[in-house]
Amino acid sequence: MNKYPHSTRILVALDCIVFGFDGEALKLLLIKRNFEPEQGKWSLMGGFLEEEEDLEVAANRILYDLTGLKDIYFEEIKTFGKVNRDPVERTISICFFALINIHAHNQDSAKAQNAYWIDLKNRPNLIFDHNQMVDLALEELRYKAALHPIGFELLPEKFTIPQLQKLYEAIYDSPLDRRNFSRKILSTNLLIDTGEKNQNSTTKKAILYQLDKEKYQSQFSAFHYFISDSMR
Amino acid sequence: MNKYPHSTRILVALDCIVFGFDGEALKLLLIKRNFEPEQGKWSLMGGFLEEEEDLEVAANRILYDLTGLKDIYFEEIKTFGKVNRDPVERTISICFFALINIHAHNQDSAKAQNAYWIDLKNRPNLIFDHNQMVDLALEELRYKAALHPIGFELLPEKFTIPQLQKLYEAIYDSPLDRRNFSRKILSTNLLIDTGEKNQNSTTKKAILYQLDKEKYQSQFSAFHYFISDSMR
DNA sequence: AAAAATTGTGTTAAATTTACACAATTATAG
DNA sequence: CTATAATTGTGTAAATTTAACACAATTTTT
Repeated sequence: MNKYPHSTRILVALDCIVFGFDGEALKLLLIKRNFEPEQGKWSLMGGFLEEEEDLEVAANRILYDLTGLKDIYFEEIKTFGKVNRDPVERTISICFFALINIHAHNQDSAKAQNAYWIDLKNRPNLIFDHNQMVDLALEELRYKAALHPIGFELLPEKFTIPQLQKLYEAIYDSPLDRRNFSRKILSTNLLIDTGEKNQNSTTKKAILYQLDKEKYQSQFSAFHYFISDSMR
Repeated sequence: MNKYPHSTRILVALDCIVFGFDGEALKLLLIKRNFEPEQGKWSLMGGFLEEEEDLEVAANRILYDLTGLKDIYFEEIKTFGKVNRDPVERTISICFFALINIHAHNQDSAKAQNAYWIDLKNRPNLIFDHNQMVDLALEELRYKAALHPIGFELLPEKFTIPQLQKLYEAIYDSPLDRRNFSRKILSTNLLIDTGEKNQNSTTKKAILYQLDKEKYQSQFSAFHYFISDSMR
């Protein structure tokens, strides 16, 4: 194969911000590093892009190693490329955020990576520019979730509207009106009533819904305005 | 400096989609390649990331070489990273789109790069995955311009509301109601009446406005809903 | 002076959003 | 077994926003 005469070849990393929701608060899956550099400190899950690997494949590989899950929803945010962002060697990092159902992921995979779910509000200081990455990821999550139905990715297959509301309240860190929220969500026609009710509840049992996957696909790009402008 | 034992270092390219507006149609600044590979074919403007260069600096360098302009509005879209996207050598490409005032840019810089303004509707086939890049850039432009006041970047310092409307009609390739558009734009309070009128017009001379830069900065992230959902 | 093209500003009905109130369900306490 | 507390489902009226449309004013050309 012919090669470009240009000589600067650079390490390409991928770093993933994995969001989860435990029913109360937004969580991050973070790595307590048991390897160098920066052993003992907290970081995002990452890895290097391999020579014969598509970028998208690499992202899926890293997410699979961390969570044991395939077909995770993820979205590229930005490439971080300051010259000295990694003190070991010039490395650019393509940064993604992923949304997973916190109860579906494989605990063993996480444990093997020395990963823990950390409440977003108690997040520790992270290595390199990973703090900035998380800040940006949260911003993007808020941006995207206000307009597109991505919140569902953080919930189990079947969920109630009050659960969904708590999720949105966690994402935006603000209370929402129960009645208006319910109407807004139902008016999208993205939810299917399963006929079942949430048996966990200690009071009135809420209706369990599931996502209408076809409508979700076809309407994904439409704006839904789940959250009013002033909330963001 | 210590280095990572990992061995796969990859060429990192940047490719820019430069949008312009001539008062009637959206334009792309494209390169007729007078160099290998793919000499004689059309492509986007690009370049390689240098060893001692921040990613953002590289993007600005490439835009400056092409247009002679600094402080251009640009936005990262996505990194293209299929293994065989470049037949010469594995290269990932970080893709940006930029918006410029077509009349402010330096013709000589463009000429030196063998670049031409091409009507978006007549765009030629481009090399590699550059067609996909343009498709995605147009999608992103439409997405962003529906919500945030980025259209102004494509216009001269002083402009009229009818000019702005023509721009939006070009971006979305659909007609807009003159009266509702005007009200919507003015209600953002982002425009300042300069007191001048457009002397070019052959009929009633329209008021020349300019952007309120402070409000533009402070309100950039707010949603403005310039375009209704159904238009996108 | 009239005609043609374009610009600025209203107006009204429909749709949406906001801010609330009330009735129904279910575990728990007495 | 009943009352209570917590939570869920649904409704309603006022305010705001959007959509659809009309008319008057300006300027060049005929």
